[in-house]
Amino acid sequence: MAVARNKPLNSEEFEPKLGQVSSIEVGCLNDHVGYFVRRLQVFVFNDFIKTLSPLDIRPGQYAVLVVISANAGRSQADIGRALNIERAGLAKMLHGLERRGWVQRLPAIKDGRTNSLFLTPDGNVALRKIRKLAARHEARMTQVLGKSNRDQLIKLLSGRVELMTTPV
Amino acid sequence: MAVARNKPLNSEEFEPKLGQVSSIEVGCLNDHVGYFVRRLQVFVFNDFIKTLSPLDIRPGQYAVLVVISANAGRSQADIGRALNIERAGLAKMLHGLERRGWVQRLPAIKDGRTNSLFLTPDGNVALRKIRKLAARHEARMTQVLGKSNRDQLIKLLSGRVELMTTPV
DNA sequence: TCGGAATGTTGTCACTAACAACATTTTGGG
DNA sequence: CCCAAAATGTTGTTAGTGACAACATTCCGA
Repeated sequence: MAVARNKPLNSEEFEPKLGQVSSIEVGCLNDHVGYFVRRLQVFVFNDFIKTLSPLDIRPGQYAVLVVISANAGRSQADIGRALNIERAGLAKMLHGLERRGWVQRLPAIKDGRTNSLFLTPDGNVALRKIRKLAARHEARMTQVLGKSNRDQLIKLLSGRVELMTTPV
Repeated sequence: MAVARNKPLNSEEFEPKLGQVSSIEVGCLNDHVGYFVRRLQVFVFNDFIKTLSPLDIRPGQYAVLVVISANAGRSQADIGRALNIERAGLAKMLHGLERRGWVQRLPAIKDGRTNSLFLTPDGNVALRKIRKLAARHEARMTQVLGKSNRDQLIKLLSGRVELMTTPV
C-alpha cells in the first residue's frame, strides 16, 4: 500500500507526563453502559469458551442445550424466540448438535411445519458434564467480579430480557 | 443433505399446558451472568449502530476516536492496550479512519517504531457530531433500563475494566 | 378454497477476531 | 560497542458469526 509517511514529530510535547507514560484515559467511554457491558461480555465469553473447551462447547450451544432440556418437545421457532436466535442460524447449530448425537428432531404431528426438539440420552449425559464445567466458569466469574457485584448484576438484568429483543 | 426424518410424534404429551404455548423457560441460564450480559450487549450495540448509522460509525470506531481525542499523540500500541484491541485489528481500523480524513498518523521521533495518533480538524468536527448521536443513544439506554439500574450498572463495572483484559 | 403467514432449510455475503509471518526499530546484557 | 531479544506496525489468512434472501412445505383464516 505504501502509505506516505509525514515528517517525523517530537512527541514530547504531547506526552502529558514523562515517566508516567502508561496512564491513558478512555474519556467519555466511562459514561457509556455499552463500553463496560462489551468488555465484560468478551471477558466472560472468553472464560466460558476456555473452560468448556475440553467438551468443545460454545456459549450459544450451551444455551440451546439448556433450553431444549428445560422445554422438551418445543419447536425450533420456540427455542429461537426464547434465545433471540434467528431461524437460519439455529437450524445450522442444531445440525451440528444432531450430528454429535445430542439432539433429536422429530416432526410434530400437530403441526407439520415444526420439529419437536429433544435431548437424546447421550445428550443428557453430555449436558451433565457440561453443566459441571459451566458451574466452574460461573464460580470464577463470581470470584473475579465479587459475589455482591455478581448478584446485583443478575438481579438488575433478570426479567428485563424481554426488553432486549430486537426492536427499541 | 436429505436428513432422514423419524416417525411423527404427538407433541401433546410434551406441551406442558395447552393454550399456554408461549411460555418457555430458559432454565439455569438465569444463573449465568454471561447470559444476561450477552443479551444486553447485543441490544445496546444494535441501538448504537442504528443510532449512529447516519454517520456510519460502529462502536469500535467510536471508542478509538474518543480515546485518541483524549490522548493525542499516543502510539497505536497504547490505544490498543487501553481498549484491548489487537495490533492487527487496530491497524486496519485506523487505515479506514485515516482514509476518511479523521485520523493522522505521524512517525514519532522518540521511537522509530511507533506512530503518534491525532485527530485532524475534520476528525474533531466529526467527533462532535458523533458525540451528539452517541448521547442520544445513551439517553435511550437510560430510559429503557431505568436510570437507577443504568447508574448502578456503570458503578458496578467502573474501575473493574482492568480485570477484563485477556487472561483470568 | 385460496391467499397470506409461519416454519425449516440452504446459500450467500459482510464483518469480525485471532493468528502467523514479516520488516523495522529499540533495548539491554555481554 | 555489538548482537540477540523484544516491541511495533503491517499484511495476509483463516475460522466463526450474523444477517439476509430465496425456496418448499404446511397451516390458518376469511
